[in-house]
Amino acid sequence: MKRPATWKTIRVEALRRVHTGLWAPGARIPDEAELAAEFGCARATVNRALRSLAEDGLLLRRRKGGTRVPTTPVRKATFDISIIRQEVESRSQQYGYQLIDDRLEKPPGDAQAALDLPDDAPLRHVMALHLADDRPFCLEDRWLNPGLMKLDQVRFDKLSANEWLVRNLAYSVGTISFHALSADPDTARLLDCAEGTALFAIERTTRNAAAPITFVRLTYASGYRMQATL
Amino acid sequence: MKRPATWKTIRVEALRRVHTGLWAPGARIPDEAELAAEFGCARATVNRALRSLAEDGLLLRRRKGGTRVPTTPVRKATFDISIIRQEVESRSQQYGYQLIDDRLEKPPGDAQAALDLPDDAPLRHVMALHLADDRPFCLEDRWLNPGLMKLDQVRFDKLSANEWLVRNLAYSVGTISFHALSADPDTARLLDCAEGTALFAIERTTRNAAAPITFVRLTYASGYRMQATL
DNA sequence: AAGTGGTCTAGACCACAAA
DNA sequence: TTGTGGTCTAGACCACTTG
Repeated sequence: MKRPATWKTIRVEALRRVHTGLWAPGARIPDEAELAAEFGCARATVNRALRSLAEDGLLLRRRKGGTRVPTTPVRKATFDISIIRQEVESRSQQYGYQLIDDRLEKPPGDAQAALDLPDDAPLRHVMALHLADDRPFCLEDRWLNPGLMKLDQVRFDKLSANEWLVRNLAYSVGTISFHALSADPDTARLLDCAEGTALFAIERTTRNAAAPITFVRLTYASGYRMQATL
Repeated sequence: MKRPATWKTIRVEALRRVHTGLWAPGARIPDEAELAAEFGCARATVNRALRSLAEDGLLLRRRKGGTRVPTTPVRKATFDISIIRQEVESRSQQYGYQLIDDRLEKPPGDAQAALDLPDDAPLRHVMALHLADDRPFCLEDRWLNPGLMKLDQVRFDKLSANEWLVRNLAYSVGTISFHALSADPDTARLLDCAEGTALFAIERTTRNAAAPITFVRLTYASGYRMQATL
């Protein structure tokens, strides 16, 4: 056993025992008090280590039930959601932005459903293109609830709605999903690819505590890969 | 102020102050000792709350630098990686499995590169179809390093490689990425869609401490959406 | 050099879910 | 009922990083 029993070393050691099968899938592992005695540390330190593993889906903990190694672990993968400009710049590419369209109009069914707006009031519809090294990178197709946050007065010709919203409406709740779609003629033209090309898209709905704020579909240029970490 | 200052209530209150702008983006917030005094709790409790927010990307903490509200927060989204059978069953659908092909052959360039295998040794290639309510759900295209784990002796005709590996090689490291692809003739036939349909795919490479184990591409049937939580 | 978060301790009480 | 994890405390020392 290592001398300084920090919670990280305990985490590593616990993970090793799971890897090697010393703690078998489905089996219950010693409780915190026992492990604290074994490692010669406070129970809180063991707690920190095991809680960390449980947060990653590598252990299952229940009061009175003890801590177990899951038979079919559900790993958590995480990925960062940053501003598109940052995403481009982190690839060491030159970022560019181009506003395509910005008008009030009635939303299509999916946007209206996502925002959960009852009547058919017109919404602000912003289309914009994000560029990387002067090539199309991502098409932003956004619907905004104009009644909120003076959202009808902000101009998006220089600063993207993506960036403005992240800066001003961060820390709001919402949903996010990913899917593949086939490039329609307009999308193909804007993203400089053939019609029907398979494209990766992210849809996000953002809500305030009270009301829906915005629904956006980000369609990435052909070949885009989203990387996540386990 | 609430009476019982648990770390969760402090987390909520801190988030409220960020939301309302009381703690402005870029600004430094009071240090742990001050907040502990304000909330009438131990510093460790404040630490727990702020650390939790920092893990979600909603605060930035640095020793000596203090805790700040990020100007451009990088939110973390997480999603669960479970066995495909579980994914189907969690949708209240009937799971089915069908082995398509299983043979030794030389891998194509992408699989070989992903597994980082030097020579052109043949790998075990397993193709299988996962079904939901008797309809194609996901196509599993997997390359296995047969030298490891007696991987050349396991049969995948009843139990999917996906499930076997999760059960037996869980807790290994690797990479994961998502992209869109266009259905080639074989894929279209197996997934029961038109050739050229845009499909959502996940690629995962799994390594042991020492050696690469498996590379898999999971291609989902048309219309699939992957949901994540913020 | 000094301030701030990171961590550990030893003890305590509580909440939840098995038995 | 009882055992287990969940959390809080008051204090202490340490590590990093900024000024």
